[in-house]
This record gives sequence, C-alpha cells and structure tokens, in this order.
Amino acid sequence: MPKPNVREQIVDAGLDQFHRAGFNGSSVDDITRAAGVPKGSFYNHFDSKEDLAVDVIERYAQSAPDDELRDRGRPAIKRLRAHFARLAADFIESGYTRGCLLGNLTAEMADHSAAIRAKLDAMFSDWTDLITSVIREGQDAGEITTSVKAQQLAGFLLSAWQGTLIRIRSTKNRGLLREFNTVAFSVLLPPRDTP
Amino acid sequence: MPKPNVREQIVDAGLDQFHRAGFNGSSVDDITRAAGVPKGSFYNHFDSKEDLAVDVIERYAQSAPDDELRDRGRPAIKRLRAHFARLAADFIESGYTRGCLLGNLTAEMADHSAAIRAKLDAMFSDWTDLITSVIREGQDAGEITTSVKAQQLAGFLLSAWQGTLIRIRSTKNRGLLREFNTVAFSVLLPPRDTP
Amino acid sequence: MPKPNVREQIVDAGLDQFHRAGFNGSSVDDITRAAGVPKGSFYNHFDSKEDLAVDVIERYAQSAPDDELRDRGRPAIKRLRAHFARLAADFIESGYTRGCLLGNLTAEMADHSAAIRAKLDAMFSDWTDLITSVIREGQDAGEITTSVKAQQLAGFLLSAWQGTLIRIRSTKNRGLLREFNTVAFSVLLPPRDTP
Amino acid sequence: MPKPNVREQIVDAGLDQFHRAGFNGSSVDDITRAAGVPKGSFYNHFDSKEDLAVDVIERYAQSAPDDELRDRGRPAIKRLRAHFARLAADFIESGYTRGCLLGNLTAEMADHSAAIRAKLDAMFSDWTDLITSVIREGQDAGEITTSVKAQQLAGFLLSAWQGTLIRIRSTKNRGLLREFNTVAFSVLLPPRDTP
DNA sequence: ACCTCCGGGACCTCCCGTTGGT
DNA sequence: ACCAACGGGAGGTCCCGGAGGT
Repeated sequence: MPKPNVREQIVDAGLDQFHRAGFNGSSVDDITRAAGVPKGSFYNHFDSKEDLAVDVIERYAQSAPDDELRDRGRPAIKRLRAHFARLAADFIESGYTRGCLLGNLTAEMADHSAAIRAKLDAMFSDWTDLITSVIREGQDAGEITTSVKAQQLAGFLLSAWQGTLIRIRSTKNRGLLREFNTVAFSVLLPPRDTP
Repeated sequence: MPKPNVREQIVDAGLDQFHRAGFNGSSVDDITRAAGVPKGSFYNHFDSKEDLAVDVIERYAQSAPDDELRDRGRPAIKRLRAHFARLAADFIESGYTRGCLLGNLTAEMADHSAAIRAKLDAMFSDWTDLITSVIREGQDAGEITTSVKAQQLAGFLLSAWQGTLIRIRSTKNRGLLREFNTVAFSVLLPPRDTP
Repeated sequence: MPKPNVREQIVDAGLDQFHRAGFNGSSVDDITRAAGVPKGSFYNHFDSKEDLAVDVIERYAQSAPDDELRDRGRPAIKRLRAHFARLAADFIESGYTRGCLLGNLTAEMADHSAAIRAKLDAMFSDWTDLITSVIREGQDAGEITTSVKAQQLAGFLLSAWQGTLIRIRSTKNRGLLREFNTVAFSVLLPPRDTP
Repeated sequence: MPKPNVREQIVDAGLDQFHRAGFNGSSVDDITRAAGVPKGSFYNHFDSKEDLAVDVIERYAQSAPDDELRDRGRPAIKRLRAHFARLAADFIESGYTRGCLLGNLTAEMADHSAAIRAKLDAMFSDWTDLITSVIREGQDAGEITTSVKAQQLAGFLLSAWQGTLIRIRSTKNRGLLREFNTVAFSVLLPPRDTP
C-alpha cells in the first residue's frame, strides 16, 4: 500500500472539481483544499492548472467503466447497449448533473488550450476505437448489417451520446435517453424490410 | 432613438465573448471593453453577469439562421439538410471553434445557474419545435416514413448535432460532419429494402 | 392632504436605512429603492447623502416620543422614568437592535462630517434642554434634592442612556436596563439618610 | 522571527483605521496601504474584513491601559478615577475624536456581524470583570458602601463612560467629562448624610 | 421638475503562480 | 520535497454623483 500520494490526491480532487464546476469554475485553491494538501504544494507537482487538467482527463478516461464493452462473451449490440445503459445510470443517479467530463472540457477549453484539446482528442479516440472494435465484431458475427463503416458508427454513437447528455442537462428531461436508446441504436440494426 | 444603445452593445459583445470563451472565461471587463462602454455602466443594465447571459442566450437563439427550415416551398428533408449544412458551414468557417453557444453554456452552467439553464431549455425547446414541425410536414407529405414520432426525431437530430460539434472541436476532424449527414439523417429515411 | 411627497419619502426611507445600517452602510440606492422613488431623483432634493443625513436627524428627533416628558401633570421623576421606560420598551421590542440614531451617527460620523455633527449636537441639545426643564421642575417642587445642577443631571442621564444602549447591543443582555433604571436614577434621588 | 510580520502590521493599521473611520468607512485598501503591505496579501491572513475586525478588537482591548486598575496598592476609588482619567486624557489629546473602538464598533456593527458582536461582548465583559473586581476590593475595604452589587456598578460605570464619549464627540464640549467624574462616581460614594 | 441613463472609480474578494526558508 | 507566506492583478459588484433629454 503506497503512502498517501499527494499528487494522486490532487488529481482525484481535480477530477471531481473539474467535473462539477468546469475548468474555469475550479480554482487551484478549491482543488488543493478538497485534496487536503497545502495549496503551495500544487506547483511542485504540476506546472499549471492546465497541466493538471491533462492528467485529470487521463485519469477520468482510465477510470471510466468499460467492462461491458470488453465482455467478449456477449453479442456486440448487447455490449453496446449495456455500456451506454451503465453511463446513463450513473448520470441519472447524479440527478442529470456533471455530464461527461470529456465533453464538458471540450466545450469549454478546446479553443483555448492545445494541450487539453490534444488529450481530449486522444481519450475520445481510445473510446471510439474500443467501440469500433465491438461494432466490428458485431459485423463479423453478422449481427450488425448496416453498410456504414464501423468507425463511423462508433464516432456517431459517441457524438449522439455527448449531445444527449448536454440536452438532458438543459431540459432535465430524461425522455431524451429513450430517444438515444431507440433512435441512435437503430442505425446499427439491419435495414428494415418493406412489408 | 438617437443614442447608441449601450445595452444592445453589451449584449452583442457578451454574445461574442461567451461564444468564444465561455461564461467563466469571459469577464465583465472583457465584455464592456469589447462593447466600448465603461465597465461601470454594466450594472445599470444587468443585475449580474448571469443576467446578461440570459439575454445573450435569447439573442443568440433569435439571430440563429432558420430561413432554410421555414422555407415551406421545399421538401422537409431538403430543408433539414439545408439547415444543418448552413450551421456546418458557419462552423467550418470559424475553423471548428466556438461550437454552439447553447450547448457550450449548457455544459458549463446547467448545474450552476437555474436561470441560465431555464433559458437554454426554452431556446432548445423552440428549436426542437421548429424542427418537429418540419418533420411533421415531411411525414404528412409522405417523405418521412419512420415510425418514430416527429418530436423524438427532432430531439435526436439536435442532440446528435450538439455532440458532433463537441467531438469535432476536440478532434479537429471534420469527418464527423459527414457522419452526421449520412448517419443521423438515415433515421429519417424510408426503410431501406433488403436486396 | 398634500400629494405624496418624494422628498418626504426619501427622508423616511433614509431614516429607516440609517437607523438599521448606519450612514456608510446605507447606499443612496438602498434608500431610493426603499422609498420607491427613482434613484436619479435623489439629487434633485439633496445635495448629497450627507445632506440627507442632516434632514434625517432632524426628523428622527422630531418624531421621537416625548409625550411622557411633557405631561406636566405628573411628578418630574415619574415623567423621566416613563420617558426612558418608553424608549426602553421600543428598544426591547426591536430585539435590542438599532439603538439610538443620534448616538449611532455620532459614533460613526462625528469626526467626518461637520454638518452632521452640528445637527446631532443641536438635537442632543434640544433633548437635554427638555430633560433639564423637567428636572428643574422637580427641583422646584422639591422632589429632586441633589445639589448637582439640573443641566448636568440631564446631560448625565442622556449619556448613561446612550452608553446603556450601546452596551446592551453588544451583550444582548437586558440586565443593563435595570442598572440604568436603578443606578442612573439614584443620582436624582434625595440623599439617603442613614437610619 | 526575522521577517517583518505582515499580519501584525495589518492588525495595527486596521486598528488605527477602524478607530478613525469605522468599519464601513475603512477599506481594505486603506488598511493595507497604511500597513505598507500589498493589498493582495490581505486575504492570506484574514478570511474577510470582518475577520480582521475581530482580531483588531482583541488587540485594542489588550493594549488598552489598565495599569491604574491593577495597581493594588491604592484605594479602589482612586484606581477607578485614575483609570477613567487616563482614558479621558487620551481622548482629550485626540481632540475628542475617535472615542472608544468598542463602543463605535458596537454602534456600527452589532446588528450586522455576529462574530464582531460576540468579540465586543467578550472584551466588554473582560473590562467589566476587571472593574468589578476593583469595586469588590473597595467594598471589602469599606471604601465603597452602596448597596448596589459590584458588577452592576461596574457595568453602569462602563455604560456611562461610553455614553459620555459619544455625547462629547457630538457636542465637542468637554464639560461632560466633569459630569462623568462627579455624577457617575457619586453612585459609588457612601450615602450622604443629611445635615 | 423630473429621472433615465451614464460613468469613473472603488468596493471586497480571490485568482494563479512564485519565492525563500526548512 | 515541501509549503507558508506572498504578490500583482483581476474578479464581479456597487458606489455617489452628474449629464442630458423630456
């Protein structure tokens, strides 16, 4: 058991703060106070708040749940549905707050910090890749029959999910989750037959 | 009304600043300086920066282009495509910056300002309503044949668009626009025949 | 019946505000808002906030209760006791807040505004004169037998009262009222005989 | 401790400023400028201006002269007279300005800051206790013979003193000092015999 | 006579990042 | 390596008073 690591505590606290209040809404002071470390210590571990954000994004992505996606024993579509259902459950539990840190920081910081944007891009990319591979497996198994390429489908699902989170946060209407589940997934389904 | 309207100038400048830098990233000083009015005048017109944001959101929504949607002479799907193509063109022209103010402010402020959230909700709602009516017309005309309800389709399109903007801003890869155009719209199209 | 007088309303509101929050704690905006008059009107009626304070002090003194003191049918000491009992009752009812506006403004402003100080002096002087005349009547009637001059007794009573208000506001202990009633008044009483 | 203590300097300057201009009349800028420290440093040491006021009150009370009261070699009444004479001398020297910080802050802030009120209460209480003990010694020695309890006498003396300061500041008439010396102290004296 | 709108400046507070001593 | 103290500057807000139109 490693001794309580100051840097880790700061990253943890930073993750929570950034998720709650955004980058500009979180002060270094807020973060160190929440971490229970002296404020002065911050700059021993990070060059800047921006630097912390990069680490926070990494940690957020690493600790995001992806068990459902990686469960190779199940059909691809079930894995995808389970994945987003899990994300939705967490979101509902929070009372439709916070949303996805990757989306939030993109909206807030993409134009202002190249380092943060690049990290967000990488994490989105990992996520897309993972979903792409699941879709590809579904295609190989014949479960997914659309002609659209796996990577595009993956990217689209992620975009639709991000947008759904945003819109639910503004409307506080969870009905949009149902739309996501039915409409977004419909693009994976085999073409419907004409009667 | 001879005197240049200070309030209007502040709203204009606030719109631009909030769009560029977000709510917390824009200072009242930035805004009044950009508006060319003395900072001290700000509070003659607005109770707070939050109060300004509410007005800015209103103005953003009102000045958003919706001609394409309202052009009742064209088929519904063409109108929808033209609408999002117009939004996309503006976005491309900006170099994939800024995104949609409604989405950005939702991501940043929905959990922290009830007034802002409510305004965002209302504007999203207007937008959804407009799209819903177009879709409904398309359904009535037999162009749109999916069984999903018009309102759900409209909501989904909007979410997908918001998410697409977010993800493009992080990846700087306009490929996602193509995904939106093909995949998102596919849900409107008549069921494809199996060969 | 004169039509609702803007100036009067400002003075009334100013009295209340100054009494609650002091001179520096009350803004012109607070006052005009409380008065229900447009803020811009203020300077049509008063040269400055200081100028208003002078009027407020006058009004405060004029509207202070002095019926008990003027009731020439009763013995002087009873009139004095009734006077301070009335002031005490008002003070208790307020929850030991506000104190005496004359004392408060003296503490806050005497060193900083000659005009205010002069007005306070005048009002204190009127009050002392009134009490002096009551004491003098008591002396003439043989009720008050101390050798101290009436004016000194009056001044002392007023000082003791002001100090009592101050101290009660800090301690929230109304016990000091009893001290005032017994100890301060004892100086008026005839020398006690040793049995 | 080699480094000039910034916090101490701020407290010193704050004491002087609050005493001269009151709480609302003193800005943090005034105080830090007088202290010769950068304004930005203020909030490293105090949570708020209110927080500083609490410390200032403590320091004011601690540095108040009480040698005369503690000089157990002298008769109690002489000690009390010497104490108030000393306070009066300081007050006269100031040109009847400033008064007592405890009384001033009570008048200005008692209704608006619980923390300040509580501190004022404590300091008044210490002061009363000290005077009470002197009076009690006088009673034990038979110098003070009134039947009133020592604590009430002490409280009354303090109230009368506070009120006297207030009234002198408004009238600029030091005659009230004489009244305090003769009338207020008379309550300590043994009952006068009738000739 | 009135009052909307204006404005320069100051209010308290907090920011992010550094420095110097341990 | 740590961190208390620091610091210049900005944060949002509100101040008192005046100018200019009705």
